[in-house]
Amino acid sequence: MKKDKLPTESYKGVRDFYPEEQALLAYLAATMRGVAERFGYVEYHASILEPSELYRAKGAENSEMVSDQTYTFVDRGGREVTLRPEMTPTLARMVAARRRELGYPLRWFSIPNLFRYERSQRGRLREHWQLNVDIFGSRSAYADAEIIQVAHALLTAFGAQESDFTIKLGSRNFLDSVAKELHLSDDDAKKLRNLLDRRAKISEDEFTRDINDIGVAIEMLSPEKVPADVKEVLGILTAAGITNAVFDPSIVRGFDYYTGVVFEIFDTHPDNSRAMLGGGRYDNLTQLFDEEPLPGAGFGMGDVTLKDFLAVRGMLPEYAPATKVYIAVATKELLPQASELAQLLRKENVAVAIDFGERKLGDQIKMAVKHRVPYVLIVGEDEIASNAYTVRDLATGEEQKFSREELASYFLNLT
RNA sequence: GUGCCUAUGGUGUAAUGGUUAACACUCGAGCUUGUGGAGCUCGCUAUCCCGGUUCGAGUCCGGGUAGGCACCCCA
Repeated sequence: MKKDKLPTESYKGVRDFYPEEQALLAYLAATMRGVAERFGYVEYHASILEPSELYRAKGAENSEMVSDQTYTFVDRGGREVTLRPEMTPTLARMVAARRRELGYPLRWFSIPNLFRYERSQRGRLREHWQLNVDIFGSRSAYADAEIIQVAHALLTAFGAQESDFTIKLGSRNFLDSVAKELHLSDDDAKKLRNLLDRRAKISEDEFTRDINDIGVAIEMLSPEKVPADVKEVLGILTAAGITNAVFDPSIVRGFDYYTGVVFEIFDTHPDNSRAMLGGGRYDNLTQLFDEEPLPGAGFGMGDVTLKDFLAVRGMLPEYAPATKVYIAVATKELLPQASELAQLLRKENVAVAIDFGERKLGDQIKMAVKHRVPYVLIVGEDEIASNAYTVRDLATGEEQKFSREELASYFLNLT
């Protein structure tokens, strides 16, 4: 890279989506949308810009997160603005704003891009896309279970088997009751959560020692003692035919707003043991905007971890452009006729690209191959004169002839 | 914020401190004036920056810069 040239790399920690990657992202989004809609969820959308106080207000300890780990700047009008680092506050804001007019249970989803300012590493970039699925206005355990069912159905829709992932459930409720029973300070309660969260990363000795320091007996957190709320949700999941869900006391989730059953889904592949998806119940998310708490539950799933999950299992689809036909012309002089033919096909909803005849026919076909367009339609003197156009299937090399009236239906009937 | 690793054509790699920095792919031209993936020929393009050691540095040292990974934190 020469120093005097403008570098072509993308900004640190963000990705360029070349057509292949964009097609993949579109596929992920389409599958997510399909599953969410099948469960009765409707899509919403919002700007990536939010006033910074939306994130500050969530709790004193998060103000550091806003200043250190978000893209925050002052706009020309002196307002402090943040590129959204997560969707939940935006969602809470939107729901709270129309709280009275919305019907419940409210089922919403969105696939936003989110930004965080921090050093990137494997699976964690500065911009990523994340499906958010949320249900508001119900305290039923069926709502908790439904959210998990959506997550389960999603992974299944991408081709995963139950043996590919494990759904681990925990309970904030249960943790809070332990803290209350032992009269733990808020600080210690938070420490306990943090410790549980890190349990898989530290040695058992270290865990035991630290948990004793806080004053919690390790037996209180046995996986055998399934809290009542978790048990109820597990029962519903089992009845729904989901067999890979278990209670795990170390599932706590990082954020303060969770209040009930929380869950994370883990890849069972030993090389990829990090959580790929998580969520849970939050019963007072809208309290910032409104006195009355509005119960809800939801989860988020990022595109990066999902891709890693699908990639190691060979479940990513092959790239195929939307373009179905590439029109090659024998000579430039035939462009008017070729162009007219392209228009005819487009009117019939066939995706057509046309070569402008600036190179040899062989090179035009090479270009179709390079762009992964499956069919070449050749326009030459003979074709026009006889109304029999050559269509070459680039996958098989076979050629067939069609009249201009037959072309559109031929392409449309291909699968 | 801390630590570790890396930096050579467009891409991926090679080069005991020693000639003109090599190879593959890509790209461009041609062999081939209406038929792709193969082959052959020719061509374009590189040692991140600044300094030091040395007769001599892509190679060793220092400092920058950039990137990756791990920790911290986790949305």
